[in-house]
Amino acid sequence: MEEHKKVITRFAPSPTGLLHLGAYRTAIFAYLFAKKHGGEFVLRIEDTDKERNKKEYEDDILASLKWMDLNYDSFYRQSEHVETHKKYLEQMISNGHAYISKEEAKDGSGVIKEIVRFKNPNIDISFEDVIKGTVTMNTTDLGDFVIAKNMNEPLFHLAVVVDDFEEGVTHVIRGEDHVSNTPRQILIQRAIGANTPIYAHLPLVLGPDKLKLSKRRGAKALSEYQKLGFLPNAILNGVAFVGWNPGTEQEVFSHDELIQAFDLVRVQKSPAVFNEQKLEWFNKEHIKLLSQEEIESNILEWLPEDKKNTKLVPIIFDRISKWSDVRNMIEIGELDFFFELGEYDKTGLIYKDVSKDKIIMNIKSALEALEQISPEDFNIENIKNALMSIADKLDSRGELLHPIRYALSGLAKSPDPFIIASILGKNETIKRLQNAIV
RNA sequence: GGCUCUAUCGUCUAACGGUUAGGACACAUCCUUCUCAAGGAUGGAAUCAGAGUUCGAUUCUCUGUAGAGUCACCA
Repeated sequence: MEEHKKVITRFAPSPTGLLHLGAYRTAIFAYLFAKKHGGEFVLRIEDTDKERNKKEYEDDILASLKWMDLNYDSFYRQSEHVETHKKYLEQMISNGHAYISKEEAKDGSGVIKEIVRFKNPNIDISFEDVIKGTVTMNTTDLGDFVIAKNMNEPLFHLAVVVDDFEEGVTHVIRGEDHVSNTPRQILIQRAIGANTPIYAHLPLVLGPDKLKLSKRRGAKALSEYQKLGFLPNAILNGVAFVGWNPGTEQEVFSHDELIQAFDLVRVQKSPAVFNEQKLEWFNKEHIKLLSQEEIESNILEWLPEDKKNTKLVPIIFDRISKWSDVRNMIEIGELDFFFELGEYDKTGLIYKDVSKDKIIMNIKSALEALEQISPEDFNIENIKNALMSIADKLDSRGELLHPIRYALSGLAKSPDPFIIASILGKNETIKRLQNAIV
């Protein structure tokens, strides 16, 4: 019998700082829920606090949502609605739900101002929360709370209620830190004749200290993840999994799959500690979903001009979980030997307790075998065959493979000798091996 | 402190009142080509405590404990 209204959700951030993942998770859930039900997702910038608002923060929010491909169906700033807020304010004053109160300004300036207070009926308010169930609170403690600084400066509670009502918001999906605001807002709804939307208060996202995620305690702004070279789909996927799961064992989801699978009912009741390692895992999984061409072009893009070598891509791919790891590998010199091998400690050529003479002999036999391969056939396959046939005859493969790899890289830890040799090419490989035994 | 909420491996979580309490991340060990990485296999690791209801409780109820959120002329 229930009339099926079109679902309308909203994300209502205030542009007073860079938003972290906790805030964006709210946006993601509101977006997924709306899309899942073929509804609309509204972006409303809550900029009624003139003192703290900054345009740059609004720009950041817009850019981040765009980056994640969270498209909103409508957008506006709360400040553009003051006339509407004023209309309801006047209505509430005239019908006795609110009143103007002359009070000394709280800033200590001694100025007498005319603020608007809500006439609190001091009653119990209950509301049904999709996630938390029935929540009941008594509003007496709230007193006659302030709803506007003056007729032209509405405050949060009034503005939220009026705007949600005017936009026909059906589901208010927001952080749990708003539960205690809800009774106040329901009171205002009743006073202006608005119906109460369906509430879904999301459990908080916690930092490693198990406290509400905050920038002060090291939470990154979403734009930082973008700069670190995370994939937007991975962020979407990873963040959606904080406090929600599809009930199956599938964890890697595309944007559209997420919309299909999302359900407010499966949102967790308890807060969740955000795990950045898992986010990196999600990112790697999403990188694996990319085409070879995309992976290659991204890695190349993060490589400095003089080191853009396509042959390095497979080696790098295995060793990164986000694009900025490419830059890190370069910065710590992990790939330097592919371009130039300087002086290195030759005692490192020795494998376990094998004698130096034996090591030199092994390198020489490797040299002979590699000389047989023509430069154009100098690929991983052939190099491996040549080297392994020698190595297998030895007491242990390491006494050949280790010195070869070390002679090519100058490092105790590196990719295997076959791939290094194939990347270096025949000439350079022979050169380095000869250099190792002089 | 008042009010509100929450409680399963280290972390994220699954489990019609009946499961050897499952999975993922992380960790450890082994394998895969000497090392590293990637991949594969294996392993350790949890129902906050105490009552009650029930043939049977992670699941329902109560109490306790612990933790979180919130108490503005911010949002």
